[in-house]
Amino acid sequence: MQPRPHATLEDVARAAGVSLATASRALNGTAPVRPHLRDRVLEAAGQLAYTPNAHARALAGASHRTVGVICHDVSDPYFATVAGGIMRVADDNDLLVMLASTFRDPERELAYVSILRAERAAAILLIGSGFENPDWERALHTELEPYINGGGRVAVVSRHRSLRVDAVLPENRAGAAAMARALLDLGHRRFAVLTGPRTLTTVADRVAGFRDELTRAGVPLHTDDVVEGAFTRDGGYAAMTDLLTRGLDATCVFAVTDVMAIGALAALRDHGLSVPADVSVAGFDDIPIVRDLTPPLTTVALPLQQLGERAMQLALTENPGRRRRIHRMAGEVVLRASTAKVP
Amino acid sequence: MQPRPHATLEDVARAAGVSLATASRALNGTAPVRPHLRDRVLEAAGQLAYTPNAHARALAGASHRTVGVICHDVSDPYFATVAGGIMRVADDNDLLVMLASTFRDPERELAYVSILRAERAAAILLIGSGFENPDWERALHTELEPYINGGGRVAVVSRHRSLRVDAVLPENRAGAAAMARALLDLGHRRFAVLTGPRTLTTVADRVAGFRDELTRAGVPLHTDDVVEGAFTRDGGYAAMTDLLTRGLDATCVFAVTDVMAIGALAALRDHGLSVPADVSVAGFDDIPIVRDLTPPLTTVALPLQQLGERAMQLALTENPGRRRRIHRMAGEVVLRASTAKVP
DNA sequence: GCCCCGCCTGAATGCGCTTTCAGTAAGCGC
DNA sequence: GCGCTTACTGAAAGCGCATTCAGGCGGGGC
Repeated sequence: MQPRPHATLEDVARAAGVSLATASRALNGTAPVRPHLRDRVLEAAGQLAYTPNAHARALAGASHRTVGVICHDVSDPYFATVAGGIMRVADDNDLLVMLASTFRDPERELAYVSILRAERAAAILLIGSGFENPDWERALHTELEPYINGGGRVAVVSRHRSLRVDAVLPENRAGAAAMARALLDLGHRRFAVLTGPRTLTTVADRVAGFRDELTRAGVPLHTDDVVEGAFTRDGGYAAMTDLLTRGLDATCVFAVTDVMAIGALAALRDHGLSVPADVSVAGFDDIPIVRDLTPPLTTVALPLQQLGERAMQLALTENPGRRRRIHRMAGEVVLRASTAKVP
Repeated sequence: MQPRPHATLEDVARAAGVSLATASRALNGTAPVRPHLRDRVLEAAGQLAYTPNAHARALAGASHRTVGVICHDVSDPYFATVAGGIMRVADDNDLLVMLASTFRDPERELAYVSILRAERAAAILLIGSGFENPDWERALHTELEPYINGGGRVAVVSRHRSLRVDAVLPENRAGAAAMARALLDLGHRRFAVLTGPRTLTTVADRVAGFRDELTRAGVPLHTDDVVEGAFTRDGGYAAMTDLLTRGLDATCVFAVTDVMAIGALAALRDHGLSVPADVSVAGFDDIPIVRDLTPPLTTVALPLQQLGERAMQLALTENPGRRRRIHRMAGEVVLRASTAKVP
């Protein structure tokens, strides 16, 4: 058999001996078609393995059942879990979800938004902090604006600055403050903080919340005690190692992210320190895996799944006035075995 | 400002005072355009926040720079890591990657393939075992066939039965056998196996490889010692718990997947058993996190990233004869602290 | 000075589909 | 039996873009 390209609606119509219009209607059920004709069309379509060309269809006005989710890195459990929530709701609404990773490259983010927009996806969801550079955010905005005006839905999760769209925001600042309080209550007075890139608003908020609470308690946090690393397990490992080689004098390490905390735990173990006997470690997010670590990680539990669900719901809900709807979600400190009282 | 739909090429052309054709050429650089005209077009495009309509463009013949990756669950580190490899190579080739999770639902898989096909994606990659039901596989095949004939590229990772497309296959059987040998060498003679759904070829192969090697060594593996659970952390936890409540008499537990092994580790801990002092535990895949567990997990290390890279390369490489190209990749036993010698 | 050639530009065509719009045949009331 | 409604069906018009085909214009060769 000759390799032949996709069958078109015209092929189907011809095979069934009807017009294009009738074939289209029979296939989509958009208008009544006499049964025997409809059967012939369906039969022919099956025979030819016909799949409508989504491009032609979209071009002709039909709307898409696809929503695009753009995040920094799908393999990061934080994003994966949020995405899970999105998918749950999307599924209930008979929507298909496609994920993309930007690896924190603004250009790539723009590229994905652009193709999603070009494909006229039903909705575009952005997860994760935006970029410091106002130019990028502006570019993103101009990309999104016509999309929204054209009927596209947009929502973001934990990204606030500059984008005027519906948002679900975890209360990073309050969560970090609560964690600080909990750690103070355990008797800790000397802290170290492992952060990701400061340019990410999420990071900035968490550090600020943590620092503010310490300040309020009269406990200092020197700049030397705040180490920046990549927003990954290895970043946490490197930052912790850095701290250790410089001589760690803290009794407690707060990582702004569970993923980084995992790296920190590994670094401490490799240095022969035991947690929490020698040092306490706390994280943020409560990604699923941290319960299975030894010791299980103390962290600020964010309802990650719900973050995604809410965002999807927001995007799906009609918003006639186009007012910006913001949904804040609190985190909760969960004390586990990685932190202990200071004797 | 009136909410107005997307600007079209015609709008740009009019604003720039040139013809459609010229605007198109200026924007795409497909043909020389006099500098001052080109500048006017670019200027107008910027002004109007013009984004070409991907559908119209694709319909008019331009090919897409998108590849679709379909797997069981993106939040599973196995798939996430393979996907990472795919993205690396895709990026080198200036391709954008979109991920989708089927959650092991054949219908959903079909739906994703269908929209990817409809969107005329440059390539479709399937990661993970297929389904037992030959009807589904056949349906998938009829969906894929015209796509391939129409110039689409398809490759699969660790999925072999029935799909006649390029494939990258980890040597599950040999890997499991090697693991059995290693565990036998440690002196173990009584084993338990935690498996996922047997209908998945990956699972079947790993169990078979493990069993064969034991048989060869004259060590029995009773059906009672093989417990099936969901292919997740919780599935591993449940299966292990089941085993424990029934009275575990094995000295070593082999989980067909690291993810399940993590669950098993948790169940053992919750039962007050210590690893490897009381029981040894081994997994399969070597997903990144297992190095950070306590104890670090003994496992069969698969080059997960490379699995993805190879698949993407395969899909990208011309294949004039349309012969099925199969690339097998071996795993390697990595002994870590979760397994110990039997005294 | 004329012709030919090359370089750009614009008009027009078609990609595959949905959707009017107009038309035909059947069905109904009288 | 005629006119009118009802119920489908088919022809045709785009959707937004890339691209082919014909020019138009200027420059170089003779």
